[in-house]
Amino acid sequence: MTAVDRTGYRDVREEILRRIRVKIWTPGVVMPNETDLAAELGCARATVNRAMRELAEEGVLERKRKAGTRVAAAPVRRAQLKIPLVRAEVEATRAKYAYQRLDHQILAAPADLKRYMNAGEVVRLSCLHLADDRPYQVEDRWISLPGVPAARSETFSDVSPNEWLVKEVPFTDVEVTFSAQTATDEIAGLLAQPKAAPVFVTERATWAEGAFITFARLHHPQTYRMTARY
Amino acid sequence: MTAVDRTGYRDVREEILRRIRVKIWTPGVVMPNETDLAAELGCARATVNRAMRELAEEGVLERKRKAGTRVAAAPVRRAQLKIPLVRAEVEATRAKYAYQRLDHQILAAPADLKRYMNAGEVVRLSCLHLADDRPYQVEDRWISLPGVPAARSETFSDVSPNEWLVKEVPFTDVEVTFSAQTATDEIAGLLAQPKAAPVFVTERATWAEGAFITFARLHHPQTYRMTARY
DNA sequence: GCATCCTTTATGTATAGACATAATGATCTA
DNA sequence: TAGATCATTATGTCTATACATAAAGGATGC
Repeated sequence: MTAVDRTGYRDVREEILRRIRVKIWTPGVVMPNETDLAAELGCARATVNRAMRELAEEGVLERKRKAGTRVAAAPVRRAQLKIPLVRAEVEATRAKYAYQRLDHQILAAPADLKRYMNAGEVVRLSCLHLADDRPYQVEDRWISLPGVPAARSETFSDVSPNEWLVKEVPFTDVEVTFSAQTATDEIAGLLAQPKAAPVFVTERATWAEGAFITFARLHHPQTYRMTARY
Repeated sequence: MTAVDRTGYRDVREEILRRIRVKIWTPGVVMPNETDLAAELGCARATVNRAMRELAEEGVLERKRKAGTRVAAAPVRRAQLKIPLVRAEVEATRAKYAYQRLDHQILAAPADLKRYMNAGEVVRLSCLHLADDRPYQVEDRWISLPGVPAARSETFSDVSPNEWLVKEVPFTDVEVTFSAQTATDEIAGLLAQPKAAPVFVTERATWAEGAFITFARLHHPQTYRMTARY
């Protein structure tokens, strides 16, 4: 028996990584082209192509037409960051999820959102997410009414804007930034943290088809951790 | 003329996203299979496959053999997070990069690293990265000597461990976690921040071929931001 | 020396066809 | 009825081939 397994793109991928680790191919140096490597490894060019393409997406290789493929010299590693729904995030820890709407009004877009939207009204929301009845995250949110007209008639008293938006305006473009900040007294109170505690702040702006949808500022207690496994 | 462009995988991708936004396909619902969609859009199955595969990797679709493809019901969006070298990060802002080694010793692996390595010695490093002569990041690092024997004879007085490791042990597996913490007096001093200032802390553990390589704890002033664009 | 054009090359993508594989759902059996 | 078995189905992958396209590098002309 001992059926010899075909060399698949995963094998090619591993072989490439191996050769980099063993320093057969070193950072900055051009490696063989797809056709030659395919011949050497005994597979089709498409197979090598897929392996190389994925490694390039991850920042391991740098590819340029005609110039060839080389091991990234100043590697910018790329890791996938998972952005789950708050509810799912909480429930993944076997905790009971709960939601409270704190504030809800409709007003003109504030000045600091002008960077994202030109004009118009917004729904301004403030809410609290809880895990096992303990504060988990404070969410400050602005929803563009020109972008999401349906938000005007929604009260958000039971469903969090997070979840409502996912159903109403799914799969938008997202820009996320993270920072560490000192909690304001209000935030510290809501999160049941001491005054001036450090908070982990996530800011998320989203668009759909180029139209601005929403901006959210999420405050976590300082112990919040997020993991990206490469 | 008006040569009709072929429908490529990007077109298919866009068309799928469009149909989701227009709610032709809604979260949780099964969409047509690759063969049918290819026929409808006038392209090969492989083309549809690539589009769907990428969308699944990004968390937009959920695919299962035989069960088919559906729009993700509880979407876990995935964004790419770029992890550049500190030097590159600083120089990208047109600032002058500088590096200072603060501490350097060889000792037995501390207890809190037992989670990553079983035993053996480590190189313990503490260093400061500067942008335009202003403190930019404090790096605390432990390098496993069993994993990286060459680290024993390196002084790290000129080259940061960050850069040295990239050349010495390229393309390892990485696990990253982020958190917001209160600066210790020492860290605050090094970063020229007030006492108990919030700091953005990145912790990175890396392996190569299953062997533990290094653990790093990076402290940024609270204003540090990192962006992930979807 | 310098700009322009052209050739060559490596990657980028599309295609049809084939087979592999996971998982469903129906069918059979104790 | 519960459990084992099996055909079916949709995705997963590989192949060979073809053509598109970016870009390096040489050739050409001034």
